[in-house]
This record gives sequence, C-alpha cells and structure tokens, in this order.
Amino acid sequence: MDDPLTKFPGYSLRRAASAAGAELAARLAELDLRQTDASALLLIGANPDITASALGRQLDIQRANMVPLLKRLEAAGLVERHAIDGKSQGLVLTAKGADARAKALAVIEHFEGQLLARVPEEHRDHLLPALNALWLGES
Amino acid sequence: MDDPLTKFPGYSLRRAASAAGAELAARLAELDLRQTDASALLLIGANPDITASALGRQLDIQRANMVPLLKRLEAAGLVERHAIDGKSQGLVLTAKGADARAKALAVIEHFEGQLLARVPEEHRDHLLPALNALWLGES
DNA sequence: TCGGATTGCTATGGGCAACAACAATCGCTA
DNA sequence: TAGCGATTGTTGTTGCCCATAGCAATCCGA
Repeated sequence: MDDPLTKFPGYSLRRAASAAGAELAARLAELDLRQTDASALLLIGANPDITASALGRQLDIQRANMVPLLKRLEAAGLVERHAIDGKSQGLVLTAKGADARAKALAVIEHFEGQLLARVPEEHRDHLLPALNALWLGES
Repeated sequence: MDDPLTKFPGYSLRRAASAAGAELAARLAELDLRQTDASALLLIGANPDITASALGRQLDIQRANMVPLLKRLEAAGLVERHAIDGKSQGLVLTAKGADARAKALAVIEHFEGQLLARVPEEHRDHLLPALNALWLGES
C-alpha cells in the first residue's frame, strides 16, 4: 500500500504519541492511575503546596478540567488540599500519594527506557531536544 | 517551578503531538476538514478503490470508527463508494474530493515545513526516523 | 477603596478511540 | 460443493481528554 503519510514528521508525531500513550496508559492502569493523574502526582511531589491553577498551567490543562482530576486524586486519598488564603488551595501528597508517586515514577522510567531503546542509537540523543523544541517556550 | 516531566521523551512526545495537532487542526478547519479526514483523503487519493477496512488498518482506526468518518466525507461529497463485491466497498475521491485533497496537502506540507523549522538544525534530520522507529513495524 | 485579575467551580459539548455484538458475505478446504 | 472460519460494514455504548462560557468569591495594586 502506498502511504504518503509516513513522510510527514507531524503525522509520525501523532502516531508515535498515540502508540506510546496507549502503552503507558495500560501500564499505569495497573496502579489505577491515568497519565494525567501520574503527571499531576509527579508535579505535586516536586512542588508541594502548588496551586491547582499553577499545576494546570504547567500541565497545560484548563482550570475547569483540573476539577475532576483533583477530585479523583483526592477521592483516592492521594492528594490533600488546604487553604492558602481565601481563594487559593495548596496541594500536597498524602503518604499514600507519595507511595503512588514513587510507583508511578518507577513505571514511567522503565517505560521511557524501553521507548528510547526502540530508536536507533544514532538518532537517540536527538529525540528529546527535538521534541522539546516543538512545544517548549512557545507560549 | 520544578518540572520533572520535561526529562521524559514520552511526556515531551505527548505535549509536542498535542501542540502540533491543535495547530494543524486549526488550519485544516478552514477547509472544513479534521485531521483524520485529511489523512483519509490523502490515502484514498494515493490508493483508489481502497477498502474501508484496509484504510482503517493503515490509519490504525478501528472498523467501527471508520463509519462516521466515511459518512462525513461522503455527505460532504468528497468520497464515493462503490461495491467491489457483495461485502466490500471501494473508496474513490470525487472531483470535489480531489480538490479538497490538493488543498489539504498544501496546508499540511506548509505546516510540516514550519514544524521542522522549529527544531534546531543539528537535530532536524533525526526527528522523522526517530519517531518512525517508535511506531512503525511494531504491529 | 475600587476595579481588574485570579481562583475554583459548574455545565456542556466535541473529537477520538475502544469494546461488544450482529448480519451478510467471502473464500478456503474437506 | 457444502460448510465453516474469517472478513466486512454497521450499530450502540462507553471512556478519556480537551475546549468554551459563565459565575461567585477573593486577591491585589493603583
């Protein structure tokens, strides 16, 4: 079959992200976590007392869409909120949340290792900087 | 803010694909096309009489999800189906569809050019082969 | 102190994909 | 050639992720 699509970096980007995402999602599902959950846990762990808004900005998730995400993490007992002032809330990992974060980190690092192993060695070191150039610092 | 996520190729892949996808979608919207529509048009144009199932396999879209896609393209007068045998249907571009395909191709090629221009020159030629290694030939 | 910006939230919808199930048809093989 | 497994097109449903619009409460700087 003649496929004119594989010549396009944008299309390959889409397909690669989709394939990698599905695989990572499956592994995180064993921890009862979604990808967005895991990324939020990592970021909260690295930045205790971060605000829901700031977290959303960093993850590029709208404020409105942070609500169900945090509600889920809080319901699972992984995250706690406490008022910083009258309108802002600081997010902190619970002990259970710190444990989930560690497990998620292990899963992700293992996954990332396998991902990188798939790309031929001569291209490997170029992948991350090339990808980051596509979205970092454009906002 | 400390962001432990940008060290992960998988996360950068996700974000880069999301950013690029949103941008391409916005440009294709001016042609009243979605990304999947455009990719289907390109593939049908390159492979006349392709089957809906084969097209879905190539695009990694389930048979079931091809139905609304093709229904949309057919309703827009871009694609026609004709029976190959009792159960298979061949897909062909109409004149209007060929025109839409050409316009979409121009938009995509322009977009891909801008995309590649964003990555530093020393990484540029490595992007496509690295990405393709992540999803091609794994099935 | 007052007005613009920020925060958290509700409600709603779109795009995309996954799964299960089904009837009709095809094609290989016994 | 009769039959059976595989394939095709389809319906229906669900889930994830993101976007927008709007709202009340609060913060903060001029």
